Amino acid sequence: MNIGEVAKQAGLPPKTIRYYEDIGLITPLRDANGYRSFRDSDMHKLAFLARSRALGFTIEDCRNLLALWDDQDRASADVRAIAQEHLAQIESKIADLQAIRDTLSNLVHACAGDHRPDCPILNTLETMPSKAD
Amino acid sequence: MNIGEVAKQAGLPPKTIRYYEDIGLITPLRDANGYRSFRDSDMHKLAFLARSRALGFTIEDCRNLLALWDDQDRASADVRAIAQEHLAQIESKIADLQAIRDTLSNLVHACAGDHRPDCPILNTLETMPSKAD
DNA sequence: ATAGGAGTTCCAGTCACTGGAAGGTCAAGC
DNA sequence: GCTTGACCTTCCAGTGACTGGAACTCCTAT
Repeated sequence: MNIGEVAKQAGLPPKTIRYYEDIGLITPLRDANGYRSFRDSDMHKLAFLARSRALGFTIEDCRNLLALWDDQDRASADVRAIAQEHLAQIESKIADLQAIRDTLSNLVHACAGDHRPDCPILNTLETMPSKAD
Repeated sequence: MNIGEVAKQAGLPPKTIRYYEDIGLITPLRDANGYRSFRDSDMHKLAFLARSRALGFTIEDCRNLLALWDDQDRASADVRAIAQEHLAQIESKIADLQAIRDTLSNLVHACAGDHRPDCPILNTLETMPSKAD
């Protein structure tokens, strides 16, 4: 199967698939004309990668997850550790964003948003407490 | 004032301050020895930038906000529009992350996390529906 | 005089792609 | 047989917002 067809099936752009080969996540064969030739195992890996990336795992996480996936003797604890660490980071990022959202939402509601120059948003950016204070 | 002192007061690393000069957000004067010399106006801008960046505004947003801040005749609507657009993006990102968190949380709880190889996390990454399906 | 802690510039690297140029290959239609 | 157009190839550069490091100068204290 050529890269275009594989891309459709995996839901990844061809560029990304070439990139994944570059960094050693997959190693498709080559046809006589130099075209990449993807086996079922390559397809499976790409689908796995697409899903892992969609869940926000880093490429290095994906590399490790793929290795565990390949390893029939893995301990599920190793997989779980990666996922749990990632989950913790997601939760921390959500908390950060929620704090930002609350502040931002207050500011937007406090601002008249008309032709006049007076603006609580700018006033706040000018004076609000920050790390440095 | 030298860059180190300014960095402390603004809560930004010296490297970042130099970078902000590079991209034209500030233009401090120079002393005879070549050191940057920051005026009060530079300090205010840097504090403004630190706060805006902490709220997740992009550098280009910050550039626009700074320009509006400088403009006594601005319409608060222009400021509000930038903040509102940014707020919308934050909210969308929060929603994305919450969906990921929910999936991930389910997976982590479903996985025994022991020495056995059987792992619902890997099973799901192998087969869960994705964009491509 | 020297040691250290400032400051300076410039270049390279981060992460995970993405765009674009320049060129080779293949299948279909004339 | 030739062209057209869609596909494939490689390689290089750019993204955002810094950050690390090298190589250098400058200032202050001992």
